[in-house]
Amino acid sequence: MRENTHFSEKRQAIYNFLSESKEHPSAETIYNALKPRYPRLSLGTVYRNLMRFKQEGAAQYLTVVDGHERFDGNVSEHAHFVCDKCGAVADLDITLPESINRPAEQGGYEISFRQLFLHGRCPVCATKKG
Amino acid sequence: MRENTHFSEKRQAIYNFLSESKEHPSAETIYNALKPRYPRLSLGTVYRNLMRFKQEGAAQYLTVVDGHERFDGNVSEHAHFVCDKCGAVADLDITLPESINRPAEQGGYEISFRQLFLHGRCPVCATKKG
DNA sequence: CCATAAATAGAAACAATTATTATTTGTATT
DNA sequence: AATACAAATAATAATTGTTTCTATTTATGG
Repeated sequence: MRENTHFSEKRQAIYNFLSESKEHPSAETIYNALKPRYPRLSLGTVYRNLMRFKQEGAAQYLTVVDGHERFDGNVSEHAHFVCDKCGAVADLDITLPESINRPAEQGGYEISFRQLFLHGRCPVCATKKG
Repeated sequence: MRENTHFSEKRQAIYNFLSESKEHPSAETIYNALKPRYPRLSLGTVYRNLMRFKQEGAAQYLTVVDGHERFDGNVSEHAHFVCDKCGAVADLDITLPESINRPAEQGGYEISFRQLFLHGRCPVCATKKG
């Protein structure tokens, strides 16, 4: 829910879905989820608005996981678990210490944000064989 | 340099280039680099061999950075700096403590590998405006 | 040599994303 | 309410990175 810029109904719907979702949806996932309620929604609109949210920065950032971009409405720094079998992405409550920035900063790098990915099997896939 | 499986000349060249490169090249970068020496090299061959290296596991893993897959011949765990302006990827000598795995492991996740990305501006881009 | 298998080149197919264009919707002004 | 103008959208086409396919080439072993 925001006020400053004029949010069209669809833009608002995309924003809401992203904010409320915990599944780090791809553009297509969002599109499929909203299509029933907004039959005239187009995939291009979803992409356009996600890119806009991303550029507005404060809103959310993206991560490329399994070939598609996945979006995250949670702006605070947090780690992600990526299941390499089913592709699910889950939030993890891991806080990285500031100190890990040191080597990079001393090398002249300017750090804007950090991403930690743990890869492996999610609890569901861990029990299955293969 | 490996011996167990039969390495064709081109496969060996791709493997060598990847091992010796510090730039985390994409398939296309490798293709362009080797093309002069192997004029009949095809991009498909580069992709096929990179996938094979990846599946053989021990060889190397990949990271998706800016829409392309980037490959890394360094198998040991290390962090990456990604310049969001020029797309360069650099290795960082950061070691993550084992303890960060705890929350995920206790949640039933099986961790196979970890990736830490620091995003921002590389030393070259940091001095430029924009 | 010859037979068989593996690796490749080149082209076509594919999938995710981005760009384009015409149309629709919204807003402000009178 | 009618008009003009700007922003947002739908639908489609175009692009880009990657994968698949088939015929050809190269390697290997008898």
